[in-house]
Amino acid sequence: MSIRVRFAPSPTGALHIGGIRTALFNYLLAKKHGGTFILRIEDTDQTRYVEGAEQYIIDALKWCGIAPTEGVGFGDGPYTPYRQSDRFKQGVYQKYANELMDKGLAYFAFDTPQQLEAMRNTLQAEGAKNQSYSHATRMRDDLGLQNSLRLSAEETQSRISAGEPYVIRLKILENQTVTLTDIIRGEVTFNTNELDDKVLLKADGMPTYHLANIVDDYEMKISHVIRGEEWLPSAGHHVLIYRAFGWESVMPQFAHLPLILKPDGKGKLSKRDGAKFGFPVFPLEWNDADPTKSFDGFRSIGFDPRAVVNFLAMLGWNPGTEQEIFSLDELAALFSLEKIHKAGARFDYDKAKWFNQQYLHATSNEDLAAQLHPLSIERGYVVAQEKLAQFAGLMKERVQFLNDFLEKGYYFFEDVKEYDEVNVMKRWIRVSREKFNELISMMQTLDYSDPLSMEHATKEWINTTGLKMGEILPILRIALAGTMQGPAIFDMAAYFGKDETLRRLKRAFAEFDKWQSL
RNA sequence: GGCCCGUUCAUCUAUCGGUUAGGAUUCAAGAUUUUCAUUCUUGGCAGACGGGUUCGACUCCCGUACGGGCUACCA
Repeated sequence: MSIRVRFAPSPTGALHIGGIRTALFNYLLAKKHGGTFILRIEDTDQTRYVEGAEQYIIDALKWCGIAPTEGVGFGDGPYTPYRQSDRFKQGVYQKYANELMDKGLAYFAFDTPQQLEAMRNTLQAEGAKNQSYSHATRMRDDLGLQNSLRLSAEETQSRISAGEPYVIRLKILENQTVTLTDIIRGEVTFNTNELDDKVLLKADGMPTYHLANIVDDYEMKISHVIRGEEWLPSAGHHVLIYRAFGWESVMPQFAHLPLILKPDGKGKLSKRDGAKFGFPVFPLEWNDADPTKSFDGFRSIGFDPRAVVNFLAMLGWNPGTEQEIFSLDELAALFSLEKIHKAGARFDYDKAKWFNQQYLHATSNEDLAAQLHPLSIERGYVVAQEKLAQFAGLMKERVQFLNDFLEKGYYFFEDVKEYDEVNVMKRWIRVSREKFNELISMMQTLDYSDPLSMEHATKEWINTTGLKMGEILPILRIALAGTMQGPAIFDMAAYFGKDETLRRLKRAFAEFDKWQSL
């Protein structure tokens, strides 16, 4: 059997990383077996549609390197179209809803939202275990539900002819056991008495998730439904719908993924948590017309997409070895649904940062330079690619994200903006200005192509002058970089070369003189 | 409330009845770096609880507790 999976998000806003992980696991299964991975857009709720969300989903999958083999934004396949609003226009869902009506497995319901509300209130007052539209309530005369099961055929027909809005509900049979085998959780059982008569077709004619999802999975010959655990409670309904259509023998296998939880342990990760916890929960940045609704993503923070994918893959899954760093290809080769965890996994930003660092360190200076190039242009720096690579080599162990390089290492490309006054003055007043002049003279004689020899020569000079290392070296560092932190002094000096190094020393020393005279 | 799912260090996890319960992140200490970071070494930290089954349970079963999800004409 060929593996055919799909990722089926709703374009209701930016897709958060939980969605990315679901897409990733789908991608991995398809890739492992040479199967097909489809992106299907489930846009049947017009009220929640968000402009740009669909493009965001497409861009996010591309950035993560987990592009579907076909689907919206990724090319046609044999079962196009892949957007449910387009399929709706072809009459797909109406056709199947009618089929269920003809079989007597679904019915019309005219109840208004107010009537449904009244029903729930009545049921609650009765102390009923649940307040749903179900086999237990749909026929009760005292509840007065307006459905075609209670109404006469003539009345039903005349209401429809009169244009009264209606929905189509699934007619669930009483007291049956529905069992499904979930690849991750094993057997999950429901009693139909607990299941409500789900709306299949809404008053606006659009299908709900329950109908559209199943019809499309069937038509697209999906072999595995890999989705979040939030769908497990309605999986019983889904089996019943497959059964109603007579498709149970070709029903896909289910795998309900554990949820990604908030870092503080209260519920599943939600879209608002990024702002709340101060780290991204989205793959990409989102630029809203309303700036207060805009936010950063892993990409804009400067994460390597490979690190994001690696991190996400380890949330709820692992191959059973102690290896932690995996390429996408390795992940696909090792992946199996059976090894996915049952329990939810807490989002751990520290671990995400650690993954990023691992990838950063493993990236060559040349590749980093290429990634840094556009950022350097943004800042107005004119730097040769090889200098950028040299810079990347000096900075990459001192930085967490791509964006940190030019932020923390700005002084490589422009003058120092601020010198660490406290650390300078502690030493500056202890050493005479003549010595610093001698230092400059001495440094004119150094070989700037060889940091090691510069270091030896400078230390030797310090020894012969009777000064302490701690009186000179920090001054040198701050003169070049402005701060106590940063790469080795003579690596920086070698990067700058003789002229620039001496220029910086003179500029800094002049500044330090001014402080002393104050 | 009802239904469904779950429960190994603070966090991500290994263990598929017999282990000194392993690794990683975080944290702490030390070494290196006369900065910072990296790296390395060391340390601390776990089987929710109560019953069974068994020669033997983290592992299987039941119960309790706790956590999570769902309970819309949203997905």
